[in-house]
Amino acid sequence: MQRNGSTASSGRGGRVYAVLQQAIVDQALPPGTKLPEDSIGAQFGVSRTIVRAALQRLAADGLVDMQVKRTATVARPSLEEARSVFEVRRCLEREVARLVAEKWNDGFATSLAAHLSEEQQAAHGGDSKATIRLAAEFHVKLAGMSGNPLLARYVAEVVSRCSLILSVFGRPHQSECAIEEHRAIIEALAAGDAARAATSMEHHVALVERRGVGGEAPAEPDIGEILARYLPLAPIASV
Amino acid sequence: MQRNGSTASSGRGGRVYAVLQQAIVDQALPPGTKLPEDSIGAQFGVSRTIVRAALQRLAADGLVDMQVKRTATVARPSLEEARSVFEVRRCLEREVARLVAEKWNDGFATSLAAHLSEEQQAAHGGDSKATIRLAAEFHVKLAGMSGNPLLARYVAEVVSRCSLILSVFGRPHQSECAIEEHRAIIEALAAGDAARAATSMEHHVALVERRGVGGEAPAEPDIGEILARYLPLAPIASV
DNA sequence: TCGCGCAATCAAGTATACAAGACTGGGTGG
DNA sequence: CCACCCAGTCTTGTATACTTGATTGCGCGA
Repeated sequence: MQRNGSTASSGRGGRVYAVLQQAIVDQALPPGTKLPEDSIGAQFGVSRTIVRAALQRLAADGLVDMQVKRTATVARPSLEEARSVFEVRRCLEREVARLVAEKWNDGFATSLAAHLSEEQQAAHGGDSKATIRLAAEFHVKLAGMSGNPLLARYVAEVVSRCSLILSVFGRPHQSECAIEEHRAIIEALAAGDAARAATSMEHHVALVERRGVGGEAPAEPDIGEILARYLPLAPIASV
Repeated sequence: MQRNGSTASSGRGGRVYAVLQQAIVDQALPPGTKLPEDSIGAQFGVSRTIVRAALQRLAADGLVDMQVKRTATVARPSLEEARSVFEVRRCLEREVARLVAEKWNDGFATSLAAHLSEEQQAAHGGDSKATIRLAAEFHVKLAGMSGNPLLARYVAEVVSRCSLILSVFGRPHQSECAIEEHRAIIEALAAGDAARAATSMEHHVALVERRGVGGEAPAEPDIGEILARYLPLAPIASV
């Protein structure tokens, strides 16, 4: 590794960035959530300067919306954006599969096997938060194995955005049945079959997209529908 | 287009960013050039705050090196980095070719034809600066036609980095014989032959890489060798 | 004469102050 | 009764002050 690359640049700003990013992809901060600079700064014990830089990086990553003179918010990807992201992701991860198959070695095998078993454990334990996180990490880890730092950075970015997208468009509690697909990819890689690995990967990403964005209606901030579900319960409730 | 996307975000900062980026890819600011925040700010009539944001964006783009407590400099890509960038670029532009072939229409045809003739004019007129710039713009324009804003952003980024790379590793005065290759790509696209367009594009990018990075020795900041060429002229010269 | 350490200078990291544009609520007119 | 407008408040955009870490040039010792 050379230079600082994609990870947290200067100490404190990097910390704020990392925490916010994790919170967003974990859906702890749902799309549309306001991200005021000073309150975040107070939370972390830093000034707005730091928070601002972090928000700008997140905006560059597509995780945050920033408009002039407007409070930054967690991004709410449109359906169109979602398709763009998946299209690029498919292309990038296909390349990752090709490259990793070429470079395959025992270290990769053990690392991925360990990861897979973690995934299974989380899925078995019903820890959906961890399951989602591990699924994303699988792809990031694989991209790191490509030996191409730029490719890895792009994959990390699109994977993050996909998490956000799924939080907008995905069915709420759908189980991540992706583990078997991950296993298939690993098997193809282990067999040194770059073509099959690429195909498996492409298939997997396509399935993730279908599960997430599917033929589903936009599920846009359809205020009427959403409120209708709450009205019977709280006709004129607070907030 | 939605949101602000990749272009200059807030007015002034965007201006600084755009100018610096252009200067870097035009090689007006060669790799290693120091970019002190306050003198740049003075130049543009803005404070360090603005310049800093612009430098951070450029650093995220890989055009600028920023290390803690050290003056930012124009990035000096390593040979390894260069290969990474071209690898990703090949993959992305292949996808661009596929997509543009699918969406091909007369507007694209006339726009690209016009661009090609501009390129020829510049090459004919011996304006190598313009030739290089137009060659880069060709790829960015094509990526924009893919209809995928994220893909377009990534392509713009790798193309910028390639310009920088060529300024480090490329032979100085080599003519950009890429115009014929551009024509071949356009022809394949116009024929609606996505596969051939993708192949042409891949071939073209490979050739650009070979011309730029080639089998060439790293041309690293090999101080000994570089100084040896100067010593006979100025044994203990100033600087 | 050359190398090393120290001190002065410079630039980046961060906080904060100030100005200006958005949001909110209430009041007024239709 | 509703809609619109206005003022107060809040939050961002930018500049700047201050602190701390790096850089460089000079003087001292070998």
